[in-house]
Amino acid sequence: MPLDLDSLNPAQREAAEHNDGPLLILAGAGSGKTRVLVHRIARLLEEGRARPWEILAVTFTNKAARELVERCRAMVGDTADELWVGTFHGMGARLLRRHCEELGCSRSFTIMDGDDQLKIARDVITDARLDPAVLRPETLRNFIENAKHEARSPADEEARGAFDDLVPLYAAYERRLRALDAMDFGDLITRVLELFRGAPGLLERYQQRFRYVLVDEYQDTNHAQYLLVSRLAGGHGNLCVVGDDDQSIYAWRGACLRNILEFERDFAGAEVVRLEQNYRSSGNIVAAAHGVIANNGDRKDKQLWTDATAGRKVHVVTTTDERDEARYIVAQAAEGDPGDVAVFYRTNAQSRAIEEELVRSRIRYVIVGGTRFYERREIKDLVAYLRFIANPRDEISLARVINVPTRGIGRTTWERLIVEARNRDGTAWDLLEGSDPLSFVSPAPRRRLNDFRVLARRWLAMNRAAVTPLLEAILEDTSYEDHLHDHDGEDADSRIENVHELLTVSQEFDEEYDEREFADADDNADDADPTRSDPVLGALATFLERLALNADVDNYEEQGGHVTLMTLHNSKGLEFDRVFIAGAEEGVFPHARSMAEDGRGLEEERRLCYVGVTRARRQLSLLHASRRSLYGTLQENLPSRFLDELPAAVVERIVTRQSSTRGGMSASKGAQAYGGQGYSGARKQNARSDTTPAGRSYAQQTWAEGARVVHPMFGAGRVSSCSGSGDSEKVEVRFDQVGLKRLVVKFAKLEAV
DNA sequence: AGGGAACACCTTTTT
DNA sequence: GGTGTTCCCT
Repeated sequence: MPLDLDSLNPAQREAAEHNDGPLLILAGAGSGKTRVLVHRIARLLEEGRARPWEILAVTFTNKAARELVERCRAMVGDTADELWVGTFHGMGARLLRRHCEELGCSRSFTIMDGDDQLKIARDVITDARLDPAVLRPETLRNFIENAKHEARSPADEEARGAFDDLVPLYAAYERRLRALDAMDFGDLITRVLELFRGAPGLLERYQQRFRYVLVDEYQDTNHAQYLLVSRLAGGHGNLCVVGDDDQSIYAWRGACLRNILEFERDFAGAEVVRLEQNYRSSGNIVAAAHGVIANNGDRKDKQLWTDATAGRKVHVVTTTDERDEARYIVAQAAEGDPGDVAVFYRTNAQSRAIEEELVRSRIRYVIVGGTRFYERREIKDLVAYLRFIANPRDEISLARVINVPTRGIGRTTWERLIVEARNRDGTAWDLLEGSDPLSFVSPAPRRRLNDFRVLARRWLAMNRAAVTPLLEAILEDTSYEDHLHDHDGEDADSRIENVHELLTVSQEFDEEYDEREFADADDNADDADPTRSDPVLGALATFLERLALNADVDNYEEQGGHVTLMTLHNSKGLEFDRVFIAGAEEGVFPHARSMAEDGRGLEEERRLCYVGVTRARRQLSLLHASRRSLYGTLQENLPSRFLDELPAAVVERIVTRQSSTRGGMSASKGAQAYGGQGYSGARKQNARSDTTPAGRSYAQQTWAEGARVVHPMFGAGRVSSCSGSGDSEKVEVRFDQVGLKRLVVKFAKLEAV
């Protein structure tokens, strides 16, 4: 697509033609803000106002960054690769690695995730001889995170005089991070601020270099990020921020709505452009979105509108329970192209019922977020090995792997090692790396520590130019797959599969990294400017950084034929032809925890609803169930108040009807049957084979060899053998997708086909 | 030192 | 309902 300002509407064009000075673009959902950003960047380049590396664009996700670069490339060609585009955290990490010597950390510092932070918080609490049951690690972590969102150091907190008991622990936590050569997420911003504070000359050079600064999703920036942007754009004031206060959904992560509401005050002479025309959704959907968000008080004055025709009405669907809800959604999804469909929910736990129904109906799906690949135990183990090798002072990772697989280094040995290390003012590896005789433990554990030391040295000496060989060495030296096999019985297969998946990821990375190094070589060679050249980071450190800063949405690509499932939070920035929002019930959405004292939590839930609604292009359904079992208890929830806020004129109400005698289902509107079949026979048998009050079953065998069955997770299969009866009845089923599984009938929700 | 069972806890959203 | 933690037994 060529640069063509005539293709923009007047407001879009005004924003794209803005040159110097602060600019606030209030961009409603679906109003073409990315188009505007891309046009503006392309124009600045084509008119020679900036060279690509003089433009800094900060996005909310890596995926958004990639898309921005892609679309710029379509207009200006490969020079787009020289733009600085990334997330706040990615930019922070890049700057910190560049200037680590000023900060007293190493270039290969570790990035700690939320879990790691919690472990460190816990250590700090116990080191202070406090009881983690009384002062919960979460409390300390949240305190520290909040402080960092606000860019407050322990000294600042002390000066404020708040939380006297937590401040020294915050200080101890900071010391600990330094000792481990580690940064947490907050540090990736606050330590850049620190860097600039300590080196005004350096800040000045970056101000000169980044002649134009752009920030997307500005409504979701926190105070520290605001400070960073203010510093960077401080000289020239060429700061363009894009945002929508109605889509601010991350207050709990420190996002500060104030940043966007007060932009004009913060940056004098700011021009403000409102993009209010929606190009995404049908008229009824836009009207629904407006009906909801108009109930919020604290917002900039603007109204989304559209030229589009009204389209279908917005469906509000009442179902009996969450399974009924799932059945309705899946039946609807199956009617068209499932690839056009997205299902959103408030909490990850809600995905389960929908997934089960999708599996049963053999509709493929992708799930964004939830229990992520990198949170699986086996993956965390292997990544911990890699992290330890990249930074042997990362004691959190060392603690995780030193006895996995079991190699006789138990709690006692580890604790002695730590005590001794602290006595000598170092970390565990500081003690192990030399030739210390380890006389603080008895001969047997000493030998085991020595064995580990030898193993670790071998890995540390390996070339870090590629990740895969390293991973393979670890797997081999530790017999890790055998360990999974012995230790995880039933789950071993899927865990081993995940290990192989990690190897695939590392292989892909290695190939790409190789090419990139090659491409970068001449770019950096002729440039002595420290604001331009990145230090060469080994493949390993780059790989780990990418894992740490990678969000699940970053990997999400539309897959033909697959229904997409995700939380409402993850849906921001995406769009789909047909959207289903499940669980529109008081207590679920809005979530019970958001409805505390002030109305601010509720207003954020409403914005979340607005985000979800505005993702839909053609069709939108909101569902609520009369009863729902959640967290193991049965709840009866009222329909969400947000449903009442939808303008009646755009809504069509649908109530599913469940025949109590046959278990067959239909919807009251137009008698659409949606999959009641296949749901009676087997299930009733199971119901009848219920246990007596004494807990003993009196049923005969439920299944016969050769029966075709469907399992909620494994899909379809055929019973190959049966044994036992009643509670202990077991079957072997050969599933079409996942092969042979042994199942206890009582627990495996098998159904006849 | 290691494994398993009982226990408690907690259930929002995630860079 | 699940997970993580602790404690107790071997």
